[in-house]
Amino acid sequence: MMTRQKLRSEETKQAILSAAGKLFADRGYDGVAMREIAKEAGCSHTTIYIYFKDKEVLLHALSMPPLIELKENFEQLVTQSQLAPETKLIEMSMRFIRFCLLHRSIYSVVFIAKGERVDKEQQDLEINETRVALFKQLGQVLQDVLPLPLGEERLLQFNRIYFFMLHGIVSTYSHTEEPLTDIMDRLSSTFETAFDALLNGFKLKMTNGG
Amino acid sequence: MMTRQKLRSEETKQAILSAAGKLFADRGYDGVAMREIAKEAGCSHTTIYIYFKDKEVLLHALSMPPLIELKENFEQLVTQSQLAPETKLIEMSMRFIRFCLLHRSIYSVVFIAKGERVDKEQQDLEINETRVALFKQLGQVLQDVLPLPLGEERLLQFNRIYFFMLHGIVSTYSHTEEPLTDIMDRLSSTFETAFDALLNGFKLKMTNGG
Amino acid sequence: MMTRQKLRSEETKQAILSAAGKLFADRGYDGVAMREIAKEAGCSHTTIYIYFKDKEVLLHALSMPPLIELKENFEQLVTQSQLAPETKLIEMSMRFIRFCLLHRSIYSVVFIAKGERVDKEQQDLEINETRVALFKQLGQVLQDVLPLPLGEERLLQFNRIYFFMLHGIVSTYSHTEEPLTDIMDRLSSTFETAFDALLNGFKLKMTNGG
Amino acid sequence: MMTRQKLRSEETKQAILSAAGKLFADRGYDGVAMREIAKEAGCSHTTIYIYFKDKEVLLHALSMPPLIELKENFEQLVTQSQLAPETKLIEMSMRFIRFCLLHRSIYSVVFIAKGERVDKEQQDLEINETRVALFKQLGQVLQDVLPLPLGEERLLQFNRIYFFMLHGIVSTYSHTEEPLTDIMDRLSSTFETAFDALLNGFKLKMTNGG
DNA sequence: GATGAATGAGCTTTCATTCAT
DNA sequence: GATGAATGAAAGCTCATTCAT
Repeated sequence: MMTRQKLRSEETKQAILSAAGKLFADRGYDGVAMREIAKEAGCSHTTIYIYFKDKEVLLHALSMPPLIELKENFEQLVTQSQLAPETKLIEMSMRFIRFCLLHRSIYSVVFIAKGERVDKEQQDLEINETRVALFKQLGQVLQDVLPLPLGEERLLQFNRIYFFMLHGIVSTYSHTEEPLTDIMDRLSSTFETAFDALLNGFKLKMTNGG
Repeated sequence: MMTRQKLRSEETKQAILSAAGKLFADRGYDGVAMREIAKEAGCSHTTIYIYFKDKEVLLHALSMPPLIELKENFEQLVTQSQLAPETKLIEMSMRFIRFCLLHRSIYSVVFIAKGERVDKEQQDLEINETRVALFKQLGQVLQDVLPLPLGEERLLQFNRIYFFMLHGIVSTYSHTEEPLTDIMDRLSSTFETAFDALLNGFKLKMTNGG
Repeated sequence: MMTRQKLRSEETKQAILSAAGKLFADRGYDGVAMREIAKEAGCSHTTIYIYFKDKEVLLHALSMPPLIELKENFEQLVTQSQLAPETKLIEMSMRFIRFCLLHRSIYSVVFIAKGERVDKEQQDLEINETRVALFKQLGQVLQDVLPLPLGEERLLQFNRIYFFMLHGIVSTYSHTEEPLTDIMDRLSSTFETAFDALLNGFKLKMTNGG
Repeated sequence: MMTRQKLRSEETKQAILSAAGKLFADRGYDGVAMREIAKEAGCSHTTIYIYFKDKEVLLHALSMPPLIELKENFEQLVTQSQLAPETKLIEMSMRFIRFCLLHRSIYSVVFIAKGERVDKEQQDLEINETRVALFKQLGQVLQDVLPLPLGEERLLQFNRIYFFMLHGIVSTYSHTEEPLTDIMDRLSSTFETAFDALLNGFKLKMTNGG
């Protein structure tokens, strides 16, 4: 049973997370002050420190759950063997895009300003592991689409290029005010075309080159 | 005729621009203090305010010349009719990448800018014009590569996708500490492969779809 | 008769006092947060405020019992007529030192206090009375050692000087991390030598001067 | 020639040093906020950071000059061979006391809260060196008074005890509001008596023990 | 009696910017 | 034109304390 206190506490915590998510997404991690988050969340800035040890922990708490969800989401898709690899890959790509645009603050911090500090190990480790896992999942399916031996130079190259496309799409729209649904409505077919064209280009190279 | 004073003054201004360019590129716009710029430029930090109204104006002043240079660079290339359009396009793309990674602070401001402020109109206008011109030049050459009627839906799509790739590459490496030359040595062939694969993918779609 | 509630309540209070005593001794009054005391005491930090109006009152409550104990300890010693006065005095001095180093936070507040606040009268009065009593006891035994008429100028001087030595010893070691027992093992003979030399010096002066 | 600007700057710096000295002495290093120092000095708290990198550097700047002066003062005295060692020692002790009571903030920080941090090497090294030098000078003269072989256990003990007395006197009066001159007028003869009695006590022990 | 939630005041420090010379 | 002096605003964070349950 949830006491009324616990409930209120949880509400505050969620309010903080929600406020931080919104503000980080809009103006970036460094561009947002704790006091602003507090104001947006409707509490004092000291209250934030009750729930999160410091600003970085707040970001971490904000990032982990969606990241894990995405990872599990990916896993589910990967193991669905009745789908064609290409269909899987594009579906995963679309979900990745949707995720990054939905959680813009996470995107900028987790996928862009990656791995610098060595100190905050425990935390960054957790995040980093998840990020690596995500990319590995994508890479694996890409390999299914392009039948090249693992470790082959060209596979690595195609992998990189594929991620350029992903990053390019996300970074192009991660600063827009336009709501996610509008973007997806307008552009999801463009995104699919992008991946499709790219994969066809890869295949052509494999045919010619092999 | 330049008086000696004016000359010396111009020198100071250039020293400031040069210092700011170097520091912004290394540590980002927000990561550099005016005092540091001044020290690197060999003048007092108050002197900067004689030449530039504030920090943002300094950044914009810093951005214009390279942008214009790139534009002229592009123009030169475009008008060289003896080159195959595809060669032109890829060369322009590589120069664009090199430019963005060389002037990382400019990149983030010029190509990522959310375009909100209403006050700084005059400046942003100038920059914006140049940016639009650059993209137009790229788009034009893309059209030469892909013979589709202007305004055709697929052309617009391919254009967008091509820019995704450009942004993806640049944004992937714009936060690295690795020097530009190292990046280019390691990856320029990957970048070329990316553009080539993409263009081939486009062409395939045109053949199949038409 | 104590109800069970009162008993439990008293336990909590003692836990707080014990925790505070330990922490204050280790890291000083200002170096310890109320939350830490609470954690060490196994209760909520708000609970502390039920028993003690504020942090300062806690410190004072912490100080009284040991002070009174020391006073009674002194009384016991003073009335043991079979001991030589000099033996008594040195024994009392050693106990005083041991006390101050054991209760370092008390020492700094009780014996170093500037005596300014007017509000906290009631409390400081209590403490002050005890402190005065302690010094009086020491002074009395010193007088037994040095047979000088009460109120004699030299007696007052010797008294002061003797306290300088006491303070000097305590203040030298009151900021060390070294455990009390180690200090006493290493240095108690030095402390005794100090008092002995000083008393002999006093006696010499009395002989020469009288 | 001093420009008016430089003069004004020096005034501000001195005002800050003076304010910090006063406040540190009254309420201790940790008990004083930068804003308070600024207010006392009649400037903004940010101005302090122009002259002193941080709070600790301010303390350092505050401490070094008087410490060095005292050291030189001691050196002068030590090399005056026409004075009896005992006279020298007592004179040095009196100067040490006067110094500590004049610069109470220095006393509490330099002679009490000694050597913990290992990081701020450069600075603390300088201070520490001077402190050690001071104590060495005092110890040397004490050895001249008490002809014992260097390294002899009793010499070390006497040395320690002598410093207890010094610390005791200083710490007893370092928290008083009473002006230095009043203290010295009232008590300098008591202080001299203290040292004299102690030295006689030492000599007595040497005679008896040897 | 006891507690979790919450807060305001305050800390050191940094920075872009202005003022007087 | 150029500079050193100086500042207000703001940052992340801690703490003793109060309120509602």
